[in-house]
Amino acid sequence: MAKTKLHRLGDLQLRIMQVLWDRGEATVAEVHDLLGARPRLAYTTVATMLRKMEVRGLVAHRTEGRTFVYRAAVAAERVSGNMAEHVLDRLFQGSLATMVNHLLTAREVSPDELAKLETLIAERKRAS
Amino acid sequence: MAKTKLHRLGDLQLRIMQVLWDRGEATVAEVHDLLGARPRLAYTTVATMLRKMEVRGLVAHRTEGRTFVYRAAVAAERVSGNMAEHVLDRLFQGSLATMVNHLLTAREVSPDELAKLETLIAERKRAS
DNA sequence: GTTGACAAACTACCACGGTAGTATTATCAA
DNA sequence: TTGATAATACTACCGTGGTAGTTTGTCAAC
Repeated sequence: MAKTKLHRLGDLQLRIMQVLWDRGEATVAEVHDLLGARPRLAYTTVATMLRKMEVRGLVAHRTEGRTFVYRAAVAAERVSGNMAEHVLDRLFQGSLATMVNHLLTAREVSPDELAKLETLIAERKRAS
Repeated sequence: MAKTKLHRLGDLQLRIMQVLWDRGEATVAEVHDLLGARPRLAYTTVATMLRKMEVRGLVAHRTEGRTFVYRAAVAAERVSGNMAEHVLDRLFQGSLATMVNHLLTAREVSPDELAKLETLIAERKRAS
C-alpha cells in the first residue's frame, strides 16, 4: 500500500470521506445527495472524485448490479490523526498547549467541552 | 486584497512562513539556507515560491540594493488559527475535546505540556 | 572595458484537487 | 424492438503548489 499522504486531503475529499464514514457504504448518487452543497455539484463531479480517490487508496467499491457501492478504505482516525498532527507540528512546533490556547481564545467553547477537556487531561496525568 | 484563503497553505509555503516569522525579514538566500531540507532545494525554487506567495499576499518585500528582503504579510496567529480551526471543524465537527483526545492518545505529551493544558482549561473555566 | 558573480525575471513542467461535459453501455418499460 | 433512463468511463480544463532551468540585468573586481 503506497505511502498515501493522508494529511492534505482537499475539502471535497474530506466531505466525501465524512459521508462514507457516517454511512459505512454509499452509492455515488447517495454521496451526491448527502453532500448537498449550495451550488449543487454535478453528479459526474462526485463520480469522478470518487474514482480518483479510489486510485489513491482512500476509498474502495464493490459492485451491486451495475452500481458502485463505495466505502472508506482508510479509518477516520487515521486521517484525523494525520491532519491534526500535521497542523500541530507545522504550526505549533508540536506543542499541544499552544495549539489549544489558540483555539480556546479564537472561539467559544461550551462549559461542557471544557469539562470534557478537564477530564481528559486528568486521565492523562494519572496514566503517566 | 483578495480573500486569501489562509487555510490550505502547502508545506513549503508553511516552512517559508515559519522562517519569516522567526526572523522578521530575510533575503531569498537566507530563506534558502534556513530551510535546509535533505534534498536541498534549488535557490530558484525558493525565489519562485516567494514571488508566488507575494502575489497571493502572504509575504511582501522591500528592496535593498538589488536584493529583495522579504517579510511575512500575514500574522502567524491568523494562519495558525485558520488552519487549526479548519481541521477542527472539518475533522472533529468543531469539538475541541474530541480533537485533543485524538492528539493525546496519538503521541507522547510531556508532563509539562499537560500541566500547561490544565492551567489553560482552568483559566478558561474561571473566565466563563 | 571586459569578465565574472549573483539576483531577479521569465518560462516551463508535473501532480493533483476540483469541476463538469460527452460518450458508452446496461437495463427496464412500453 | 425501441427508447428512455441511469450508471460508469473517458476526456478536458483551470488553479495552484512545487520544482527548477534559462535569460537578463547589474555591480564589482581585475
